[in-house]
Amino acid sequence: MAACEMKGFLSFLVLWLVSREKMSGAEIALELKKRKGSKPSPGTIYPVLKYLKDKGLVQIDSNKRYSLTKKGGKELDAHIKTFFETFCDLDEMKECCRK
Amino acid sequence: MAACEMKGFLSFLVLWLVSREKMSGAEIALELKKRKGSKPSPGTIYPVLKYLKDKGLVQIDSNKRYSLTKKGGKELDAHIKTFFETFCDLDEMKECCRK
DNA sequence: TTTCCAATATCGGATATACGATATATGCTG
DNA sequence: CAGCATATATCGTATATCCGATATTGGAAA
Repeated sequence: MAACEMKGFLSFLVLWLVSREKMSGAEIALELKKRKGSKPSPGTIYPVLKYLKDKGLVQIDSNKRYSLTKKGGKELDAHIKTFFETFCDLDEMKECCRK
Repeated sequence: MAACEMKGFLSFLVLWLVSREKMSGAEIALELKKRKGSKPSPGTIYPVLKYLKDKGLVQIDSNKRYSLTKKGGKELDAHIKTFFETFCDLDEMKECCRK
């Protein structure tokens, strides 16, 4: 238990990425690889996209590119707010990182 | 599945809090309540502390106050690094939050 | 010392999250 | 069109994460 793998932010990250520009599933996976180092498997990324779509947070166009819906925008805003409240001392954390 | 509850950063946060000052389990729980809004239950916080202690990342003094070990410091540094790489555009995110 | 309350600890189980394997669709190239 | 590679999708499962309920401990106050 409690292996400190820092799971749990995939949906949040996907919402964030898609809010910035339309992206396909493959593009999202690539961007996540850039950031986290490991590329999420298809079995990881597509279920998340389906979940977000079913929940009405993202929409998919004819080219299979995902973008944020209005509802998704509100949800993302709320998540970002929580995120920055939870990590309210990011500056200090970043400072610590440079040592 | 994939309910976007943003779980998974509890161990990380605990390491971070404890790295700044010695804290008891109760104090840690209180600080988490301040940040996240909800107070983690005893069944949440103490197993995490035990796990971190068993793994040699934190130590506990005679007053049951936790602090970071040397090993824990290295682990925390690595996590912080990963964290900032994953969320490499925090400025933009924060900006978005203010709108 | 005894009582009481809060902090600490532990256990079982519920849910979230992610992955591997596999199947299907899509589009490109010959 | 046929063949192939890649993207997409789905299913079952493994693990991480967390919580509720329930002990247990430890210290303060009567």
